[in-house]
Amino acid sequence: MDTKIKKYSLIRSFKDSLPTQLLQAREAAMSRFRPMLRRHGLTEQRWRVIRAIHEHGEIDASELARRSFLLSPSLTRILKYLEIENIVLRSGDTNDLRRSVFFLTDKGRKIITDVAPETENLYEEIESLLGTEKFQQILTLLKEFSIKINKE
Amino acid sequence: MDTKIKKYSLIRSFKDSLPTQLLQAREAAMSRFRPMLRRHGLTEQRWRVIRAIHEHGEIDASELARRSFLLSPSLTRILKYLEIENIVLRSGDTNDLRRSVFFLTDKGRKIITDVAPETENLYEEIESLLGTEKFQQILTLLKEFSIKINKE
DNA sequence: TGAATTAATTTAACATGTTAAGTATACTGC
DNA sequence: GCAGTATACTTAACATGTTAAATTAATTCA
Repeated sequence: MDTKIKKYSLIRSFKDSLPTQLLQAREAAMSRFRPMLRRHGLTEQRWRVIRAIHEHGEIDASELARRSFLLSPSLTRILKYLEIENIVLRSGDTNDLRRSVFFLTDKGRKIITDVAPETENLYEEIESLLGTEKFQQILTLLKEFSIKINKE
Repeated sequence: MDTKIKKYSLIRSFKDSLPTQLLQAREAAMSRFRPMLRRHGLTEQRWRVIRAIHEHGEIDASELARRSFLLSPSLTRILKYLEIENIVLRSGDTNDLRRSVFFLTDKGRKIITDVAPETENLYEEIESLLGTEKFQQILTLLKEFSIKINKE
């Protein structure tokens, strides 16, 4: 049997590592959003796609992948579903036949109207949990981190 | 900072929301780890499981799920794979027949020896990217956030 | 004690993540 | 004008995430 104090352990505990803490924090935050989205019949990712189309208006798949933080294979599947459900419409780009362009249907826009206020409330709830100052502090540090780590 | 704020939009842009920033930051960090783990034939989650068993010694599935930050269905699948690959061993708990107990084989311990130093290097690289002070600041804020959001 | 409840784990079903390869169209330089 | 290359997706294959239900063993308590 192992002793519990691993003073000379080869590796330190990873529960305190940054990637782990990021995972935990994100999971903690999303656990508030998922049940609400689910009541509207949405997954987190489908909501991100709908929202990104709403914010940008007409948009092609590459730009949509960037803005919804999805890899293109995932996006392909999600768009297929959203088209079947008549939430988004696809039309071809006449200048570039490789491209598809997407926009929201009335049904898609109704989802925005229904869900957006609830997400706003949850954002505010989360923000008030930490206080505005620390909240902004985290956001700033996270952005700086993402930028720096992607520059290499 | 951002002059493009959509003041009268129904919803503000979500790319600056905390959940999104957490997602981005985590993805940025993991993009450094994944290629290294892949060279060792490991996924991120399989490595977390191996590492958690190493840190705790003999461990049952529930505790392992907590420590590797996996839901039990994912853990079941991963353990099945790790058993087949002879990286972990399962034995029954004699006091509670519902429980299984897991530990590392020699092959599993060799993975620890091989991979752990490389993860350490990457942790340090990431830390030095931001500087120790900001790094600790993020960690502290993230922990506070996770604790508070889970208390409700 | 034995019916009802709870706990530990697994299975199922579907959605997404991840990498690699495929397909069709656009572009570039000669 | 066309061979070679790059771009915009899509498909494939396997791994994990997520929720619900099933299974089996422990526990509770009337």
